[in-house]
Amino acid sequence: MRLFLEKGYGSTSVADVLRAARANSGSLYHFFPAKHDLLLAVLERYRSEIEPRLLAPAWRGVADPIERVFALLRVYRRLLVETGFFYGCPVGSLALEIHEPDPAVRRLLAANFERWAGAVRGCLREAGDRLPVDADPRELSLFVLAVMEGAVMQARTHRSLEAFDASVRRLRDYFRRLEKGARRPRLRPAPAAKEKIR
Amino acid sequence: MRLFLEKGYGSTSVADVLRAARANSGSLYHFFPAKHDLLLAVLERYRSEIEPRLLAPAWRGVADPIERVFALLRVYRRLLVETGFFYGCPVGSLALEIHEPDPAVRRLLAANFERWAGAVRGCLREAGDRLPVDADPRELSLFVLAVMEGAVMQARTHRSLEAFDASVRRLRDYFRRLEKGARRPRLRPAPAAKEKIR
DNA sequence: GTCTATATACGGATAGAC
DNA sequence: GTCTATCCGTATATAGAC
Repeated sequence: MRLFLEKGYGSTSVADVLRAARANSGSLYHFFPAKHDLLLAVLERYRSEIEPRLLAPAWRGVADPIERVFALLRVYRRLLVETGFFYGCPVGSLALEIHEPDPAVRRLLAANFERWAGAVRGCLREAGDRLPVDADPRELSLFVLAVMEGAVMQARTHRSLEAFDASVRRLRDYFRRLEKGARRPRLRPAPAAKEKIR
Repeated sequence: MRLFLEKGYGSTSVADVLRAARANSGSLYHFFPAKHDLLLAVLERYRSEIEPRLLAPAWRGVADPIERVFALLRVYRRLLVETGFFYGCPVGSLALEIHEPDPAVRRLLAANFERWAGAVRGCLREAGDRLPVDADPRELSLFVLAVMEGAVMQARTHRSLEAFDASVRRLRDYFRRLEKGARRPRLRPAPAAKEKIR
């Protein structure tokens, strides 16, 4: 997982994996008949770790569903900073690296995106009528994912947070405007949304 | 260029290039001492072609500056459809494929993003006070680029336009809300923006 | 500048003893 | 299941005649 994240799939040789895992050729090939199977296993694990290793820590102490969306984005920001813009979104990188139309790989990449966007969608549904009815949660969740991937891509390329922060700020602005335009659940003007986190 | 777009940099062998160009090893290496230099040349050409081969055709017959932003996105949509989700944004793909910290390559990738976002920024500036003053054109342009790249990534992965169209629709919604919130430049309500294209 | 032939290393994958 | 040794193709790059 670490090697594919750091160097990508194609540039990681099986020899690299053997060295990093301190395993021998025969052992590795006993469990993974081809390098390809290694990729499938990695993508499966990414998917299964979205919940416990990404969402759970990101949302610890963040109750507000819309804040959770931005707490998730903050994880990627921190990852970029902490690794000197070396790590980004592992799934996104692999998605653009793999050009072969291998159906099994594509399915797993799609499943990763689906789970990520599905989690965001859950937040948006939970936000209920703080968002206008025409702001379809499914559409919005795919939009949030697009912004995250594009923001990470730019950050890694420029080795700078500017584009990332700018994108998140504009997304935040969009959500603010959506909330303002939503039908009011209260009789009195809503109190300013809590935004202390961060 | 075509090979890097179709197969990526790493998976394209020099032999592939030789075959496609109907050239011989000696000839190619006479002009490009290493494969690496081929990548640099391709990235330079992408940058120089953004204006004449991407923006100019995209904006033919589209005068409204904000419509131009969406006309640009439509080019990527059409590219995805026409190639069966094979081609996306060549720069974005290379940006995520290349993990080496090669400064020359990174600079050129960044320059490509910069020119693209710069063009969008020009549109937004031209839109003047149809957008609110707090909608910084620089921030907005980086946001638009992020949305495009993330939308293309999802489209290619799912081999479907759903996420792409959803993202563009949400971006459109954002711009509508921005325009609504801007201070009105005219005394009478502005006539509906031209949107005949497409 | 272009041609053919080739150097040299490394890629994924396998053989077969233990 | 794990070990060492190795097969064989393909990779980038070069040599040297023309």
